[in-house]
Amino acid sequence: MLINPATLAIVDDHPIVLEGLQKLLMNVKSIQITGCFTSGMAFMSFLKENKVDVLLLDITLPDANGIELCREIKALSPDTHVLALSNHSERSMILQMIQNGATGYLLKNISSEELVACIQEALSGMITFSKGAKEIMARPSISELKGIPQLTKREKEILHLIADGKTTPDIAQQLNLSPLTVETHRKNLIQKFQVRNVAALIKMAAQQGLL
Amino acid sequence: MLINPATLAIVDDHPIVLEGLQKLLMNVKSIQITGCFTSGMAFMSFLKENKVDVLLLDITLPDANGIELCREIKALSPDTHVLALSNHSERSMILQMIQNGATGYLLKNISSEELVACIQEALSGMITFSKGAKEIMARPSISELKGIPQLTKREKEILHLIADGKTTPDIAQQLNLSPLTVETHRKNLIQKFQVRNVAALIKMAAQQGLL
DNA sequence: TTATTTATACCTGTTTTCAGGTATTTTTGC
DNA sequence: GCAAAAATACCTGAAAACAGGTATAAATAA
Repeated sequence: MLINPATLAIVDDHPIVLEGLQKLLMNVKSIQITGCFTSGMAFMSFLKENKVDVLLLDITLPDANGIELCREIKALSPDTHVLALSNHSERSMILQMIQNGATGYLLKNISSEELVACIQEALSGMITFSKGAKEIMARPSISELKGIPQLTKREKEILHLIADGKTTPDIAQQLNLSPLTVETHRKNLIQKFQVRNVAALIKMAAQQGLL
Repeated sequence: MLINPATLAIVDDHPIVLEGLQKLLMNVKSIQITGCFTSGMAFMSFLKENKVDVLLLDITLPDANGIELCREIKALSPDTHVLALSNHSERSMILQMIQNGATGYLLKNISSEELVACIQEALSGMITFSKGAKEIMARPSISELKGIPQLTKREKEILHLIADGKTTPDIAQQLNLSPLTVETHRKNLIQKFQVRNVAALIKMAAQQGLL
């Protein structure tokens, strides 16, 4: 028997979902629902005054994008565990949420028992996924992994320096090379990735985990 | 009783670890160890000829970086579940491995029961983490989340277009703006992120999940 | 050993970016 | 309604990037 039940809040723009979740969690002794909100802004105001242990966050909201909202929440209250609750089943979306501080990702087809289990796991300080989310995470799309150009050692080196904001003259000096050589490598990188300029180059490289 | 035990391979440059893991998994009926390797290259050759259901991959190898190796493995054999096995306990490292196709991440202090459980979970098509890894994943460093500049709607829009490889004239035309205006926004972006040029800008933005 | 890849270096001219400003008009928040 | 923030637009000159090549030495793989 817990003396202090964990505080839980819900953000979802569909009042029906809000109702349903409330009913579902009402009987769980270890959890106390302290707030339900239909907008990100409303919740943020609440969070400034109140402690929230777990937040169930629908990531498709009218007033804000869930990824950014999650980051703001964690920046304001690092101890609040944010569980994304969503229909989005793209792997990249789940990864982005985690990268932005979410403690877990739950697909909306989750069962009530699983929901409670995931909340408990989050409260115990662990990342958690619903079964469906776990399956999605285990299946990276082949296209994500393939189509990644083979880079030479030098090219990788230079790619990193470019990503750090170094200019061609900078890099040439640092590696004791002719600026013209660095230019050639840069050109080859742009060609290998089939992009127009460094901006797109760095985006691709970053998305493919090369940086 | 399974008719076809799952095939498992191990890559680790420390022979002692290799021995230990073998002994540990030898008695598990549902798993058959089909190969142990001390280099990434050796395993890749093996993988070209043999089916491997699960791979325990040490990500610090002499001949290759584990992140890239993982991607190559998944590109060659998408059905092989790669479980990273490592002492690295940085959240960003775990995220990178997952992004590059790993089915899970296990810290080397894992218990034998947990190891078997994680292998089983991977075999059933789900992402899996050791307890320690789950805890790390649940604790995003505050610095990761904070220090992210507040961008206006227009700035976000232009940031995305830059990341897509569009030049200032391109963007101006697309948004029906003066190129000079776009230049101003670009300048503000660079200033807000405190970087020198777009390359570094895009890297930061990508790392912070803004793209 | 030979063929291929990698790394090196050069050239020219154009386009784009960046640094350093200033300034006006809309929105938006209080 | 007013102040602040956001979006718009302009200017100049220097630096860097990009497109389009060519070419040679060194390392590596077959």
